[in-house]
Amino acid sequence: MRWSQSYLPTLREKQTEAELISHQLLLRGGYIRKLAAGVYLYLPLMQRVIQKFSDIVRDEMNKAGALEITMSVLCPAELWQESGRYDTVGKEQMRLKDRHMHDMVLCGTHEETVTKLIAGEVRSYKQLPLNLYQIQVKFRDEIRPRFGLMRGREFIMKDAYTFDATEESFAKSYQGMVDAYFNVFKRAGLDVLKVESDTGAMGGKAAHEFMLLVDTDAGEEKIAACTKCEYAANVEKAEVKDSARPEIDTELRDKETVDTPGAATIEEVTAFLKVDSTHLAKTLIYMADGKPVAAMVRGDRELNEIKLKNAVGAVELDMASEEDVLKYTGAPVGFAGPVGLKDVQIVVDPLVAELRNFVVGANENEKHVLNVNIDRDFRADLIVDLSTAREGDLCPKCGGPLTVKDGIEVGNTFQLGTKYAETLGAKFLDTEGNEHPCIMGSYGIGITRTPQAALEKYSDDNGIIWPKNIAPYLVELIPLQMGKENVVEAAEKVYKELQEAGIDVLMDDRQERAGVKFNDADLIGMPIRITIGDKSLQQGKIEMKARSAEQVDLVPVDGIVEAVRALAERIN
RNA sequence: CGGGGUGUGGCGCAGCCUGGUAGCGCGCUUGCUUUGGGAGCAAGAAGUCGUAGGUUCAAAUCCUAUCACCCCGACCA
Repeated sequence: MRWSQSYLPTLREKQTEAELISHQLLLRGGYIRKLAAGVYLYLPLMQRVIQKFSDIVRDEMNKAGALEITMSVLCPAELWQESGRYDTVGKEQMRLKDRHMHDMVLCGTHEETVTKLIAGEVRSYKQLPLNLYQIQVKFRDEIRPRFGLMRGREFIMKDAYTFDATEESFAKSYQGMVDAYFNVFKRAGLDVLKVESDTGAMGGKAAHEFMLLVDTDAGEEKIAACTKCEYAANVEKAEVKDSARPEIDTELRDKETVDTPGAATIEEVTAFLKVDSTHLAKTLIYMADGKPVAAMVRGDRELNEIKLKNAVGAVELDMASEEDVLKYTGAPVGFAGPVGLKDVQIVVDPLVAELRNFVVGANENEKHVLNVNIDRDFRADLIVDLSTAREGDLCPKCGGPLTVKDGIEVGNTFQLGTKYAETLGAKFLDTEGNEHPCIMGSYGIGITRTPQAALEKYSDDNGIIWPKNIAPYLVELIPLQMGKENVVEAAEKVYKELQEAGIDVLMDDRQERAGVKFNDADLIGMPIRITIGDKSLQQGKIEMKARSAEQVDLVPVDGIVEAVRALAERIN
């Protein structure tokens, strides 16, 4: 492609709307433009990146035995009502009415659609296993779209769905997809970590996320990873085993209510009572589908709302309002405790359950209770892990110390079990003639998110440094003096040779000064830069440089194709 | 949805407090010079100040409403 004939609107100045480097670079490099919050247009360079990454994904999916199809984005609301997700997914779903005032949705995922398809067609175990995928636009009405392509309301995703007859068969299908995912990300130049995750609104049995570890603000996910073994999990999922257990008293002391004037927060209470935060339990009041829940975690721990939500089986979980706290505890926010609580479900973290003689709120303004003990002073309706994993916790697998890292979720895999197959009727007959629901899996890769995520890792002060397999072009060719015939001639020759050799090349044939071309080349980030200038051309040489390297090689004009191939071999 | 902020040529911004119908840098067009890391000079084109209403002789500037966008939080398939 010739620059003069393409549409590459690079920008010199910083774009204030972009916080992340990756977002900034995509805007400045002329890759994307914003139409509305979380809605982007993909310009020619971005289109090529999407194409390259999609090709890799498609290739690996096909190798894994998946079949490409395209399902409709538009979907009647009835289907989602049938699966029960019309209510649970709620506000994240783009909804509209057609001219007949029928409720429709714009799909953010396709479990319903694909299961409906199968339900109508698959009758026998002989038709299984089945693996279907598509690469397509998705809609999600995010509360707060941000970070460019990282969290958009419209984006492109590869989604795949497997249907199996037996657990053994499903395990094979699932593993096949996991393997394919590692291949995809590796080919895109990305090291990813597979972590255990919560199943969220997808439901199902187990799930994994594929994380690109970053040390920037772009990491929206926190990952707890063991330093000794392979264990890694999203902190929303990671089971907590605490390393800093407080000393446990052997005998139970008498409970005592004390005044704690002005002390409502953990810091204030521990300072006032001169106790360690590990000897105190905080009681947080939540409303789970309209019913009050008191969640107790140790004073030094953070409550994990996802764990609480799962524990009580709630669809909607919100922190209780000040009025509700007053209504159910009889005290303002800051003094809730389990003792004497009525009509409120009490859920207790195991780290609290093992404490003795601890401090809790008294359900009275500016009062706390000392020496409280579970069972003697209050009953727990449920004892379940509620804490968010943190640095220094112990690995649930091997007991080694955990570290917490930031990651960007670029892919996920869900073991759905038979949930959708049952509600939507995807059933088959086995060899005995008995009917069973299909065992399903669903698998996503963010096609537009992943390349931007890659830029969080691959850039420098001057711009983008694309991994070679997802770069729009492998080579950018820069003729320096467009006014000199020998330069233009040599450039045309090299351009033609590279193209004939099947190498993607972008030639900056603009009538611009060297500085402009070099700066733009660094900004848009093609892996290899070839410079053709009058000086070196006098000796029959042209310059070749990897975007990621400082070093410039002088190579003969004639051997350029081989030189490019050799260099491409050496870079990521 | 709660809190904070911003809307002024294509991009980045000043002007607003102390009303008098718009300015700077980059980019764009033309010409001359320059030509290996974002050139110089000269001449140009382009905005009615997010939108609507109000106050006033007069509104980018003051008031009200509304829309959009950004940031923090909650949410996240």
